[in-house]
Amino acid sequence: MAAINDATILSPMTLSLALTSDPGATHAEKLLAWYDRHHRELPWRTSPAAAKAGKRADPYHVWLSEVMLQQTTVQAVKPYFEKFLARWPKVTDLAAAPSEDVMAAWAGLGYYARARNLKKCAEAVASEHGGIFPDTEEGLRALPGIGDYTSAAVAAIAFNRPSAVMDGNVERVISRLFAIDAPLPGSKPVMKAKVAALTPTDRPGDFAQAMMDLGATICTPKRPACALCPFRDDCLALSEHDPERFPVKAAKKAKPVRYGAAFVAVTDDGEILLRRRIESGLLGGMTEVPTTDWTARMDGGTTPDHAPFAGDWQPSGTIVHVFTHFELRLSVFRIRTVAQAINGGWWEPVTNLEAQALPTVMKKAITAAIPLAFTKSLN
DNA sequence: GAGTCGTGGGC
DNA sequence: TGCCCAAGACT
Repeated sequence: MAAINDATILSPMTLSLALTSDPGATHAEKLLAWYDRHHRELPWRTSPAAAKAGKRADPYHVWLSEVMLQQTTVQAVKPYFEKFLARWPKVTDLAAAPSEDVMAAWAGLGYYARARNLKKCAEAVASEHGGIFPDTEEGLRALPGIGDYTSAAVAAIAFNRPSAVMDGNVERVISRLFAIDAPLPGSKPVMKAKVAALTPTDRPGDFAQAMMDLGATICTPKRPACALCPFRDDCLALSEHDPERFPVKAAKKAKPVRYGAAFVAVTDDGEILLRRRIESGLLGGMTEVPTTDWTARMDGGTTPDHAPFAGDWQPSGTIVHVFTHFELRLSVFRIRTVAQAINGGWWEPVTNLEAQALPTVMKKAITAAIPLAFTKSLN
């Protein structure tokens, strides 16, 4: 740094263009210069060069990606995003699709209320907005499944509105930059005001994506790469030599354990008994094998006494699945039977399980009883 | 404001 | 291994 500053042949203008740590530049200028060089390339994103030329990402693509990315990693989202876009190229296609198809396509991505609201939102855009997404934060915020973050993100990224976009990445960057000691989530309004003050009217969409890229690649939860950060000369947490101390968060509660049983019935024709869960609540609207209630105590619910029909149910092991707020231990039972009418259930060929809206916990239970259920060997 | 709501990966 | 975390929304 000293060697460059001492180089008299470089004019101040050249210096400001060459250095991301120009002390005279604003936070936004430093960050955008960094983003121009180090942005991630993602399927739903327009490059900063194209964005500067006036090209905007498709609002449908931005919205779809943002909903999928809620509490979900980029890596997990990529194949789902491509699959949805190939199958439903326009928001009106998604609006017209059967909800069972949408739920089945979402299976495995988690937080299934997102898929239910995704469908509702597509229908609202198609029927109430002529198939065109609202182009303001307020208009977007009124749609199902679009909250504070997503409305601001779509407004900024798709419509270049100067919205204050704050997700978990931005919270981490801001809390470190200003060394905010107050714990989340109570400190959110203070952080949001900081973001609003930093957000530029020029390139607000790139600024929002740059903040998130910075949090994802440099200002990481553990071992942040502060030497590479465009805010390294401004960061109060770094000046205190402990950036990992931020963001401060409220203590978490212990995760309780619940117990239950799952029943895998298969006919000689290779059909399995399935049910559809009620629309609301845990795994709402998704497909399942019959199970007991999931209770806090290990009691009668973990024996075949509560099977969907009487018979010679065989124990097939226990599977453990960890949800957000409890751990589930399911005793799995299997039986060979003849197809019979079951109230509220249906018999599905095991070879067609991949097309079902089966959440991961149900795939685990089925696999415990039928080890090859989800392999090509049965197809 | 505090609970509810999935899943897979990293360390 | 157990814990934390990931582009949060809804009630």
